[in-house]
Amino acid sequence: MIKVAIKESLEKALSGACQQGLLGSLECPDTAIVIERPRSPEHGDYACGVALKLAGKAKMPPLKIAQTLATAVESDIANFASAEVAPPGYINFRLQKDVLQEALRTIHKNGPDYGRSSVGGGKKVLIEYVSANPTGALHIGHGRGAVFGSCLANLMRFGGFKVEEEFYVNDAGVQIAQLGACCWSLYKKHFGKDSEYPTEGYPAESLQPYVDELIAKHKDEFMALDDEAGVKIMGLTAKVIIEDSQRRLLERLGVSFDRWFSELPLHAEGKVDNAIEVLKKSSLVYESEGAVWLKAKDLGDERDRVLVKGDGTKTYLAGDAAYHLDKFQRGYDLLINIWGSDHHGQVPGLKAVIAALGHNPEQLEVILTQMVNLSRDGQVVRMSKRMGTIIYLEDLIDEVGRDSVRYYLAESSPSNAISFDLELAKKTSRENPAFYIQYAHARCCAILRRALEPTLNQETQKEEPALITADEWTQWKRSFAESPEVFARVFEDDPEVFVQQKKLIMQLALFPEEVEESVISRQPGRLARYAYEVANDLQKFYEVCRVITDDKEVMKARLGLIDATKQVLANALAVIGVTAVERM
RNA sequence: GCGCCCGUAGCUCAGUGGAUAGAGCAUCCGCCUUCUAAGCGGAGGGUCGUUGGUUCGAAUCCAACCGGGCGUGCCA
Repeated sequence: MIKVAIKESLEKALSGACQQGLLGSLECPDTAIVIERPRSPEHGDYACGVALKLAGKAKMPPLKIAQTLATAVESDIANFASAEVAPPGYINFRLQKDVLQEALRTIHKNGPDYGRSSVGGGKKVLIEYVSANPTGALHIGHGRGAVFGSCLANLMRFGGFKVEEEFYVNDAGVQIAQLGACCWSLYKKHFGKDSEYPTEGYPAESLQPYVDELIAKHKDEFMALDDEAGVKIMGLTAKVIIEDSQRRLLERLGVSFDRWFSELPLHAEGKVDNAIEVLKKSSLVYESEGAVWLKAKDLGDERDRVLVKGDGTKTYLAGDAAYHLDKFQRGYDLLINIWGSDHHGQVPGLKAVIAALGHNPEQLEVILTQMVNLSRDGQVVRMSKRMGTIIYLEDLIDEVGRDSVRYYLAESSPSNAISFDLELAKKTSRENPAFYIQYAHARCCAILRRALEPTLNQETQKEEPALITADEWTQWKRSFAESPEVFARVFEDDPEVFVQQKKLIMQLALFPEEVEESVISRQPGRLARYAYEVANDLQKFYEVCRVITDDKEVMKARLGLIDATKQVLANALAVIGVTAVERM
């Protein structure tokens, strides 16, 4: 990567200059070198402001430091870039033309693997997300977690991590008992037996579809049971049905898990008790008022937390302790939990329990996803369970389609509340970025088809041979791989065209850097926005330069650029899980 | 009250302590005999919530305050 090469070269120059005493009072370089991309083209392709940072410590004018570094670095990078100094003390780097050819060659060579990185170092990561209670349908908030989690998993896999995805099913607590009670009531009612619906329960309308499914499957076979057994079997049976419908819905969104991890066995197999025993040995646990407490306050939480309630039942935290102990025992290097931001209060408690269990809480990263507000043509759609205006994920996918849902939920940073406009997400125009990126990809495909496939002449109704045969094309690609020189034919003398070409190629060349930065900052949304930039640069190039021309060699070179653009768009879209469509 | 997150163009959002704070939409003005105009170009639009501080330099770091969201159970 060019950026890395520049950075390393500068680091070398910096420590060399220090040793030679060229930097005044500065003896060792303790300032991190940041390479940035200047906004204005007159500042080159890359820039570094490290001389400005060093000026104070070195007690030297920044321009002089920049000059020293630039001179030292020049010969090192001479084969791909030039360095120049600009006031107040920047070092600007300008890439040579053949770097652009080299970038395209790399794209062609690596294809679907272009951009793949090894920053993850093969570390094993478990990403746990969605983990919705199996007591009802998924709504748009779950959708955001699902899309973000699945994008992060794709991204980290692409970035060299070994990733597993897991859905934790809270099927052990009171909510299952409550689900059972509600369903039991509806079940009995269906077979003509009067029954009071639990007052504290889930809304009957939301459960009715599942009970209907349950009845279709099991008929009246449970009617002989007494209430206690009935509630129990209803809880278990309804849970399976609901979990199944959640699974099918998530699959429609392109979200699938390596494992659906059930809480129930943790209790049944004594793993929760075991975790509590381990905690008790740590002397970070005490009994008070008939309950067992964790000294969470000593471990960074705002107060202590109950593990075992006065009635002997375990809290959510106790189950989580066992679950996370299990995760650690499975040998992951890193755990990532994606939670709705309404659970942020639980983070310190979980970190505390992990520390008390003798593990490093820093191995757990909790990423919180903020709310999704819906709007329609700019008008806010209020979401409320009580008013029945809650938007279910299924309805959303039905209305705007899987790709738009994924794009919009992936695009933004999870820490920001977002607003999802239903009408915008359906539009097939520039306004809708999800569409715009797909359109760009389809346009690349259309151009390639036009050149490489036989066409039907509209006037004569006769098939005309492809402008370039398949053989010619593979041969060109091969010669390009061996010597990027053949690509030089793409470059235009017309400065207006060249500017757009260079912009597009530079953008494509940045993809690996973009991937790494996204991986490190855990922000797959950056790649969604990056894809949009690529689409935009493609459109601008398309406007000023025809790909299909009479000069075959020029045409092939330009097709090479279109092919590379298509590849980069496809690779970025693959990470965010949006389909790269070939025709529109 | 306390804790966490967020305040950037009319709207939706970018913005890793650095050069003139950026996109898209919306508004106005241009551009179709040409590979998809489902598009492109141009213009206007900003006290980066406020006030202090650190720094050669702050939208970015720190503090206080003002707004909005969420949380603050022996609920999950």
